[in-house]
Amino acid sequence: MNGNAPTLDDVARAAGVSAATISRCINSPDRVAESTRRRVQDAIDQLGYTPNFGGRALATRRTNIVGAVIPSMANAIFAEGIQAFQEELSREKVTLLIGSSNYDPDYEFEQIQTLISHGADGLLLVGSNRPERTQRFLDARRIPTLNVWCYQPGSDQLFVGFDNCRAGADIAHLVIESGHRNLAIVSGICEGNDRAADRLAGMKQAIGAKGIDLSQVTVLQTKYSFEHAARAFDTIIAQSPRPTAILAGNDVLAVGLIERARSLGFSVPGDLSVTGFDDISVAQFVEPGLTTVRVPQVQMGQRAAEELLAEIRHPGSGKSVEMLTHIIRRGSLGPPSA
Amino acid sequence: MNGNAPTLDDVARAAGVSAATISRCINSPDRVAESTRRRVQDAIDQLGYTPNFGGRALATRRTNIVGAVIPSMANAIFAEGIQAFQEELSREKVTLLIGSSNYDPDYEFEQIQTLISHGADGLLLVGSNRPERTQRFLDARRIPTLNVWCYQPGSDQLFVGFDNCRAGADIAHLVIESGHRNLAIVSGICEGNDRAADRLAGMKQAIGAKGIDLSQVTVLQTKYSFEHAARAFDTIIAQSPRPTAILAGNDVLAVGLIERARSLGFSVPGDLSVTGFDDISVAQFVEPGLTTVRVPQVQMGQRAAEELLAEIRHPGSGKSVEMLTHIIRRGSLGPPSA
DNA sequence: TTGAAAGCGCTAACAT
DNA sequence: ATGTTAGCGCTTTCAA
Repeated sequence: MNGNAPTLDDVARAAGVSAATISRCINSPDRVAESTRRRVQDAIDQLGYTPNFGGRALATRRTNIVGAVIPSMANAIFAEGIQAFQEELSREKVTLLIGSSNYDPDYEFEQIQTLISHGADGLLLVGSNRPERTQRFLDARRIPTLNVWCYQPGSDQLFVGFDNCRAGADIAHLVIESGHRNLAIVSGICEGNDRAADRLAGMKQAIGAKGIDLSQVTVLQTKYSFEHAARAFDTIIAQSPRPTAILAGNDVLAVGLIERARSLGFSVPGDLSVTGFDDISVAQFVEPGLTTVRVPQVQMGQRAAEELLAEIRHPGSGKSVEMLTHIIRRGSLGPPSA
Repeated sequence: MNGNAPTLDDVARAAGVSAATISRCINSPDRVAESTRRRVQDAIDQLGYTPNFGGRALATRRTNIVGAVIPSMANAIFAEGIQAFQEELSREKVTLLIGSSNYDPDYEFEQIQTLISHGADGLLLVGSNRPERTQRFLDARRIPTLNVWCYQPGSDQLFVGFDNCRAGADIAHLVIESGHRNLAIVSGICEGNDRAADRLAGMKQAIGAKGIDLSQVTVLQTKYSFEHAARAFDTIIAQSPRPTAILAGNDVLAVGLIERARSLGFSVPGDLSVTGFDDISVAQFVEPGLTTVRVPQVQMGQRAAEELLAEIRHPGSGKSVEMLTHIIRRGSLGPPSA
C-alpha cells in the first residue's frame, strides 16, 4: 500500500456523494441510479481509484484469494496444471497466491500459515499426506481445502486427482510385458510424499504379481533432479546382473537416467529401457522419447478450481473427482537386450 | 477469511493482557517483559493464532506483499528465476503474488491492477516496453517497480537484467563465424515484447556488420510454442536457396525447429544448424544439444528481490544491475553443409 | 512495562 | 436512491 492511493472517501468527495454510494457502484451497480453511477465512474477513472483490498477483506470477511502450495516451481511438473487452475480462478475474479514447499512438510506448513493469514478463502494442496499438526491446523480453521495429484475414494477430504498406485502398476505391467524381468526402480523420496510412495507401491505390487522376486529389484529413492538421477544410474549400472529396464518415479528422474546412460555410452533402449511418469514436455524431446504415464494436468487444474470454488461458496458442495491417466509409448521402452 | 480464526482480542483474553501487548509481542518482542511474553506465546500457540493480514495492512499501510507479472507460467522460461526471487523474498517474510499476462499488454495491465489493489508494496515486471496507460498508472501510484530480463543504461527505471541486443548480436556472430552466410531468423512476436525485439535487432545488426545482405535473410515472427516453430520451419525449408542456419528467438522455438527438422528427415546440424536463446533445461536434453545464450536466471531473480526490497524500504536506494550472458556451445551448431 | 483509544478503508445494516 | 453509522482486526500514539 502506498500514500498516493485514493480512497473511497476521495472518490466520494470528488463525485459529491457518500462513500456508501461508491461502494454500491462497485459491488451492486444496479442498486444505484444511472446518472450517479456515471458521475461516480468518472470520478473513479479520474483518480485511478482501486479498492483497497485490506479494507474490503476486513469488512466482508472474504478475500477472494485462493492459496496453492506446490512442491516446486523450478521444474515443469506443476506449471501447466497451476496455470490452468489460475486461469479458471481469474475468470471468477479470484486471485491465486502461490507458495512452494520444496517438498518439505515443515516448509509446507509455513506456507499454509502465510496463505491463511493473508486471508485465503481456500487452499489447493498437492498430495494428501501431511503431518498431524498441519492437518489439525487446517481442520481447526475449517479452511476449504482440495488435494490434487492424488485420489482417495474413502476419504472425507476433497480430491481432484488420480490413482498413483494404479498408474504405477500400469507402467510396471507394460515393462514386464515387454519382456523385462530384471528391473530397477528409481523413485522420488517417499517420506512425506504420498504420490511417490503410491507410485512405488503400485510398481512393486505389479512386479510381485507377475512372479518376479521383489528382493532382486533394486529400489533407490532420490531427489527429483537430473544430477541425483545420474548418480542413481551409476549405482544401478554397477550391479550384476545388470537390470534391463529402469522404472523412474517421474520424468525428471527418467530424463536424468537417459542422459547419464547415453553419456556413458549405453544405448536406450538397446542396452537398457527407461520409463517415466507425468509426461512433462521434455518427455517428447529427449532422445529417445520417453515412455511415460500421461497425467491430465490441465483438466486437473481446471476441475480443481471449479470444485474448490464450489466448496468455498457452499461448503459441502465440492465433489471429489478421479481423473484417468494413460500410458504414452515412446522409444525409451523396448524389449530387453539379449 | 473465516469465522473460526482467533483474533488478537481472543489471544489477549486468553493471556489476560491487552490487545496492544499481544501486538507488541509479535512486532517488537523486546518491548515486552519476558514473563508476559511467555504467557502470550503460550496463548498464541494454544489458539493457533495467525495475525489477520487485512487488519495489519490497514493499520500499517504496508502489506509485505510483492507482486510479479510474468508473461507465461506454462513453460520453463521464467520458472527458475521466479523461484529464486520468491525464495529471497520469503527470507525477508515477504509474500509473492504472481500473475501471468500471456504476453498480452492489456492482460498485463489488468494483472498489475489486481496486484496493486491487493496492496502489493512493489512490482516485478518482465521487460520494460509497456503501453502508455500502464506506465501512467504505475507512475501515478509511485509503486516501486523493477524490470527484469532487460537492461537499459540511461533509464530512470530500475533494471536487473541483461542486454538482449548484445546477446542477440553475440550469437549471430558465432553462427557467422562458423561459416554460415545463408541465414533465417525465427523470432518471437516483437510487438509489445522488447526482449524479442532487442534480440532480433542485435542479430540483424551483427549480420549486417558482417556484410551479409539483410534483405536475403528471412525473418519470421511467431508465438512461443513448439507448434508455431514447426510451422515456421516449414516456411523456411521451402525457400531457395535454403538457409544453412536458423537463429531462434528463444529455446522453445529452437527446440520446436529441431524437432520438426528431424521429423522431416533433416539432420541437425548436418543439413542445418539451429541456435536458441535462454538456456532452459530442455536445451541440454534435445538431440543434438542446443547452442544457446545462457541467461543467469537464478542470480537475476535473487538480485531482483534484493534491489526491489531495497527500493521499497528506502525509495531511491534500489540500483539497476546489468547481468552478463554467455554462449553455451552444444551440438546444434556446426559448419554449413556443402 | 502495559493499557486505552483512535483510526486505517471498506461494507452492510439501518434510516431517510 | 442515497446517506449515516458501526464495526471488521490490527497497530500506534499517548497515558498511566
